[in-house]
Amino acid sequence: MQLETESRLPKEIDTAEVEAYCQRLWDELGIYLYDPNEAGEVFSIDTPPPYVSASHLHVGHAMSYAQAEFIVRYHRMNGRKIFYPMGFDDNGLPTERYVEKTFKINKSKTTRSEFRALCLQTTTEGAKEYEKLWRALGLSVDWNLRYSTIDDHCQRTSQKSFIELFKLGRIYRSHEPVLWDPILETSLAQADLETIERKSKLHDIVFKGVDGSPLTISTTRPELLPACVALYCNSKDARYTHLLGQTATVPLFGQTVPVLADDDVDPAFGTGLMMVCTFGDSEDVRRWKRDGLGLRVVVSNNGRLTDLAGEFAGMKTDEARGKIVTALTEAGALTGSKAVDQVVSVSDRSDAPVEFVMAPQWFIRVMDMKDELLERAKELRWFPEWMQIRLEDWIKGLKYDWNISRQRFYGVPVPVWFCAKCGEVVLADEAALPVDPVESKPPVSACAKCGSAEFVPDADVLDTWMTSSVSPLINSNWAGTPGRIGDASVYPMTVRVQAFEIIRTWLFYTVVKSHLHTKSLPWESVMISGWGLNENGKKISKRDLEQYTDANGYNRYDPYAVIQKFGADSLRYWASGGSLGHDLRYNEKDVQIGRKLVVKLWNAARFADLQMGAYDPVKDFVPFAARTPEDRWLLAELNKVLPAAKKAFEGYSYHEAREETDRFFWSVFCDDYLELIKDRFWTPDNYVEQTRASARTTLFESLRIVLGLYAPFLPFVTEYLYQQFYKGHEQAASLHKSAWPQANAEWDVTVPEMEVLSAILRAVRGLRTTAKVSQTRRLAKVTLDVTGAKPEIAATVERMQASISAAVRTTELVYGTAETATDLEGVRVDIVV
RNA sequence: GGGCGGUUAGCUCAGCCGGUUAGAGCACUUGCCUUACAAGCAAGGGGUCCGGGGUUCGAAUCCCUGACCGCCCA
Repeated sequence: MQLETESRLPKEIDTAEVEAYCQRLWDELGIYLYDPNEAGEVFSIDTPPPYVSASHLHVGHAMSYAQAEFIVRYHRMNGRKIFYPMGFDDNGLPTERYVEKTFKINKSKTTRSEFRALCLQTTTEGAKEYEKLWRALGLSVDWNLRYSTIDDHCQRTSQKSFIELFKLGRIYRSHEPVLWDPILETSLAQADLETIERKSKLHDIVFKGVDGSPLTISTTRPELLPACVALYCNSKDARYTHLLGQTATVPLFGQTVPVLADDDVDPAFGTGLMMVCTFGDSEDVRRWKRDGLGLRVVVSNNGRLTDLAGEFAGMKTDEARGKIVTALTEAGALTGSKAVDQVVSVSDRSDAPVEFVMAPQWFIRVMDMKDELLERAKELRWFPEWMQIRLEDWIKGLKYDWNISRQRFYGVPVPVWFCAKCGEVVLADEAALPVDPVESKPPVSACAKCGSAEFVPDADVLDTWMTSSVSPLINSNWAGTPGRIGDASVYPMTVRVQAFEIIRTWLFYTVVKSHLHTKSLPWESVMISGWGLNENGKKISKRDLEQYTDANGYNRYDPYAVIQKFGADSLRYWASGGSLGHDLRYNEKDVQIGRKLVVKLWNAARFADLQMGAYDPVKDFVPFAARTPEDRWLLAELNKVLPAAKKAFEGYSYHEAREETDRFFWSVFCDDYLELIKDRFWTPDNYVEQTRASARTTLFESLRIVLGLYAPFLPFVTEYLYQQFYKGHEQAASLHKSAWPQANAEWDVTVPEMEVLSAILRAVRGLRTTAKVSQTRRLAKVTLDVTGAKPEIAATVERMQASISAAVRTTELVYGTAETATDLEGVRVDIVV
């Protein structure tokens, strides 16, 4: 028997080289490409389209994309046909600003189609950066399935959705007070709002009754006095009921307004008397509509006051507020001001407090579908389950239909013209999509209603979510764009992966769209990830990314830099440490732990290789029943890990699967098993060849399974080792296309001998430590004392004598009197160094 | 004010549909250069499972209640 001294693996792993090797291999084999003709059930992933600029990506993004990808890899190994696209969001405001800045252009001097071309160009460049990063991270995306939310296919899908919903009567046009962003000068949907808390002042302002008596109201928005159209009190509030039917005069501005009753007015708030303006908040809108109040528009689209505000006209609302308070004080109409904590709705894009403005808009009617949508929310499988309630709460709290028009320049155009004479709507021809009505003519030459030949285009664009919400339809080519990969077989998609903060937007709107267009859910399941947090427990931000670059240009939050320093597998390993849906704190130290595992795996494989030599799994195979107790025990242990890992993955609990694998690999496989078999190779004269063959067979089998178990988490190092040691013996060209390791019924055994062996080994290891002797040094003598043990234990000890002797590494093993207790009752042990 | 999540070792986190003595990694202590790996191995110390009450033979786990942190919504 000749011992191998050279491994096929270098002594130290070079992760950069391993990664480059694997990338090359995966590209050559095309293993991540979707093949519609391949056998197997489709597994399709609807993953978030990031914005064009990759510079904002941090390790938190890497975390959530990696977590989703663990699941994808697991299913790929289970024979699922993976459809894994990556989209880019180059629609909407962030892109508009980014492109304006990048090209230093002014959108007023360009057309939408020219602007769009620039965006697509920018996206193509940005996509390269993303691709570089995501590939470096090992994401198994099929880059041929790329889409950009402003490309022709996506525009077509988005506009087709509009036309279809219009024809279904789901879309209507309405001229009503809408949520308005006075900085961006566009309307908003409810989902575009954030709420913030701020310090404000509640002012007591004196109106005059018909008899000249003072009527005091409380308001935080005195600048809306010129827009005041009524006063309200509670109909049961005896202080004011006598005023009902009378009028009051507004201070400074002088208009007279009616005094009305509404039981929703809280008599305990302020003075119990309140003013209604057009429009201060949604309650004002409600009363205005219900009671047919007058309209006094005082806040214009750009947030400045109109002429109705008299001397305050042209001022911004917050400036006017101060000036009007001063004027009220001078006029003696202000009787008090107190500080209050106020909750304000602001636009999530500009942080501007929202106003209500009268503007014609397109809406998708959703308020009548709440119950159906709640049913859909329940139908969907949520991982983790408790995230479902976030969607339910959002649906229950909906106040308005979905406003889908935006008064912005850039985006998907509304595919509509209006008759210049009668206002009749002319839809674009579906076959002609995508269209920009501003740059093209309507499909009819005369208005069907009035015969006029003059049309005006709708100059608005669609809400960016109008497009994002059809991502599953984009992927499944619902719009029938020729040449696109992906069809109805990938829809409904298997899983949507996303973070929790866009449940109310991306997730909600997508459910709405699929419910309306295909009368189904857009996906079977949804997997919601948490955030990556920085060392202080705050969400990792762009600022972290900018601030913490060291003198060498290294930034610990930059995923690409981290990958280069520690390896992609190491970063992925960190990402696998958080449980689904929960935030995970990032420490570079935790990435180093991943690195340790990668190195350990490499070394264990090297060791196995040294012992296996030219092992041939066919010729040198030893049947399970003929193997040593150590070997059978190892596989029996592995047989417990396999179903546990499978079950965990099926429930999207990648973290649990990884922990099971860690426990097995590190403490069972490395610390115990590899140590136990060394003696067979080190002192070959003490063993028959069969025991070494048994160990080789077991090593070969178990290491292969370990590679499979770790493959979703550590795709690079596992693939490399697979190629080195297993490729020659298996069909699969890549570990990642090989079958997920299955439990083996034959291995389902208990090995009582091993309980005895490990108890004695543990005790001897302890004695070595106490005696300050290395674990490998051969002891002169080990004494076993089984006088107090049960007969069957004593018999097992005797039967295992040779194994024990080898495991504890002693020259002589004798029975006698010993002092040190083991975990086995009545079995004692002592050593002589 | 409402909803959801969290609070477990010095740190980062598992465990939570009740059931051995509450776990892992890092950090710490002691020992060991050992023919895969010292980025390793062996042995060890460290816990009021946020507080209070309840259900139960039995609670980190279930129920009630309070505190604090985070996110979302009024």
